[in-house]
Amino acid sequence: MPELPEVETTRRGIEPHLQGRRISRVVVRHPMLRWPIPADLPQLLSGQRIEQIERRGKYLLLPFREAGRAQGTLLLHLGMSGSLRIVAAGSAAAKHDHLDIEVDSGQALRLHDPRRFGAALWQPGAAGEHELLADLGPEPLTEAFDGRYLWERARGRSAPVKTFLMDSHIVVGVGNIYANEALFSAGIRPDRAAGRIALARYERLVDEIKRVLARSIKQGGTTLRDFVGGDGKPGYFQQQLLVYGRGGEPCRQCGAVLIDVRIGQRSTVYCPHCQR
DNA sequence: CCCAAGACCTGGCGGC
DNA sequence: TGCCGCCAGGTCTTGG
Repeated sequence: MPELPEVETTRRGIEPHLQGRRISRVVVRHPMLRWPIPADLPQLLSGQRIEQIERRGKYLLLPFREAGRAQGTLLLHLGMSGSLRIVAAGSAAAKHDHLDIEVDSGQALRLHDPRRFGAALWQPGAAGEHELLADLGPEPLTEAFDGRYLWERARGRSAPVKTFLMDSHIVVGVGNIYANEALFSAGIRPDRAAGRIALARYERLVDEIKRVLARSIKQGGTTLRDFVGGDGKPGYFQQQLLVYGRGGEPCRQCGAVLIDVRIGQRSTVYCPHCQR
């Protein structure tokens, strides 16, 4: 369940176990993810010291430096079904445990991904140079992401605003759940053409995106312990969703029946009364 | 350039 | 219980 808050929660959960540790061994069990895990990844990583874990959109980044210079970066993406856990190095692997990165504490970072839409890639130098990251939009929780930016990017666009929002080249980290939720909170119909929404409404929308993401990250803190402990419960933010997964049920705001449609091949729920 | 649809892959669920 | 179709948190690629 990797939306941005989940990825950020994962980052916070694993970083304390890995920071300052030296990689002792890398085990690749199934290299065919979205792209193949590079065959030389074990050699590239072995002996490296992990300094920190960064996040860009839904990517987790482990940059490695040598004498202060960026030497290379491990890129991890969880796709639709990926998760990362801290486990004891060498512990029995389950089905779909594709990659272990063992460190000198006796622990290991384990990538589990049934659908294999995730990725583990190596980028020489800084991660930003990787073509998958080079053209990403701004982080949603920064000041660079504001109503005017979104409004400007939307000029002349006829695609539904929901599809527009979920395009990582426009803004990173807004997945299907939070696109639905933020549009509801902002009172905007998801099928409205992105280019036909006023600046003021985009300002409201940006506020709601930031609010819902921040709130979810905050609650991820609770999920976090389960995550690292290996329990991996479904996100507990789920209980607070206003529209996602609630098609046919009453709107929590006005009681109208929530509409369930598909936009851009993704399930979309909205309130026909509250959202215009 | 923009947009919609297809593609990747496995597992869980409801219906028959 | 078994089989079938549909659905799922992402996003790159393709074709118009």
